[in-house]
Amino acid sequence: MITQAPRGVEDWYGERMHRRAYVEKIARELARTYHMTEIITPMFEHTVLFQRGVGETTDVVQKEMYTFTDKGDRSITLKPEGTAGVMRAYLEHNLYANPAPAKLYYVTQAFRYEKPQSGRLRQHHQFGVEFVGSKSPLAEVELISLVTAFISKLGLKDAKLHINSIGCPNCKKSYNDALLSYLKKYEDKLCPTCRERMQKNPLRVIDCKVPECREIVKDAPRTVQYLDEECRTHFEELQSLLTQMEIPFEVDTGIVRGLDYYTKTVFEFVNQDGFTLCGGGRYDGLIHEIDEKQDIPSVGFGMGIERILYFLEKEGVELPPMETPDLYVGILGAEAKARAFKLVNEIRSHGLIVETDYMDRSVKAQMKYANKIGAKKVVIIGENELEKGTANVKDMATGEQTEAELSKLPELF
RNA sequence: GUGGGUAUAGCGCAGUUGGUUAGCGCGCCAGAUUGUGGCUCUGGAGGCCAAGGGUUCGAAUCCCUUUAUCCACCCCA
Repeated sequence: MITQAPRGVEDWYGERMHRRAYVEKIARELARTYHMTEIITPMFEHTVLFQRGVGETTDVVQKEMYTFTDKGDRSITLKPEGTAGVMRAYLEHNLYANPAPAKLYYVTQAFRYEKPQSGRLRQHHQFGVEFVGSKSPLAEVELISLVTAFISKLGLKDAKLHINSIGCPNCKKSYNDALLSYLKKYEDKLCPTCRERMQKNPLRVIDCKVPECREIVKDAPRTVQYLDEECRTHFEELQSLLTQMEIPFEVDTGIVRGLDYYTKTVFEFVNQDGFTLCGGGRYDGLIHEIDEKQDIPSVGFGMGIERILYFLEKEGVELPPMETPDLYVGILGAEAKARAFKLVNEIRSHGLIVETDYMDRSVKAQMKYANKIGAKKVVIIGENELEKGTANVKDMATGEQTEAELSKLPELF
């Protein structure tokens, strides 16, 4: 039991760790060119932040949070997503006092108490961006183009952009009335959860997957039909910008998103299997929800790193392989140990990857080992080398050996 | 939270209607004369058969419980 990690969490090592680090590196490099800066917020926050920020009616808050009481009797929650904490930090440090907009990115773990399955864990990792302070659809365009660039830079093929607008609270009110009066006609045919949704959050009925519900929902009113002047213009402008920039997208009036804070634009990058690689949108009311003295618009997205890795693998995308040693220094005999190890460190100081023997193995075994770890070159240091002051450097790919002076060996690398 | 599958060596798998010391491939370690890898050959290490309980003369095999894991739904990344 103690050699087993808790359910739904995983260890990162070896090849997979290397691939994750690569994905994160690409994310950071890309964010840099968009003039975004990294923010790291704590792993846990006051529970109330997520209740207010993410929304009381959401599944995430209602049944998926890792919440506990600390020794100071505070209710603490491991962050289930990245946005709320960043917004809290933005307000706490008065980042709105800096020239707007604020463009922040994060790479973080997120914790949700869920039943694990493919593409779903209790601890997962997200790369996300919060773009705070702009109400222009250009902010959405910024995020969407970053994600598009990210996906193409990694070599993922099968990711499509879906966008929708769910309007502001103003539109939501009239829309909800229309939706409810439509749904009431079919209430007895809806699934139990949808009947419950009608009470709490009617919008969510729209993305129910139960066939009967889908049939009903097909002709239900859509949020886009009830947008007020401002929201409609915003959505049209966004589409026009994307079209002009030749970023392919599809308006999907069915996407709604599960977190309460969204207003106006919502978007997703999905693949054929219907997996969401990345979800985001606008949340103009979120900052006000966290601090009622403030009212600042923002947009953002979160992208699942595990899902990215999963689909990279599934699509057979090759990433740069792990690095192998530039040189293996073999050691033969007790007298050679210190001299050989000194050589190892000298060459390492030139920035090269150097490996050596710590197992007192035979020369043959050391050669085998050097071959297995993929060393590009091998040099053996033993009695003969110490005497003559020269050593043979063997190229493992060609098998060629070249003699060099021991003291000048570091300069060759 | 609901429903289904699986659990044998580091990894991938066999294991016949319950019957002696549980096998195979890969990997790992070592050797095939004296200080040089890849190929080949030989040998070796490594398993409380997920855990606990039961049935039986006898259980990896049958039953129960737990745990883990995978898949679908819900929801999400």
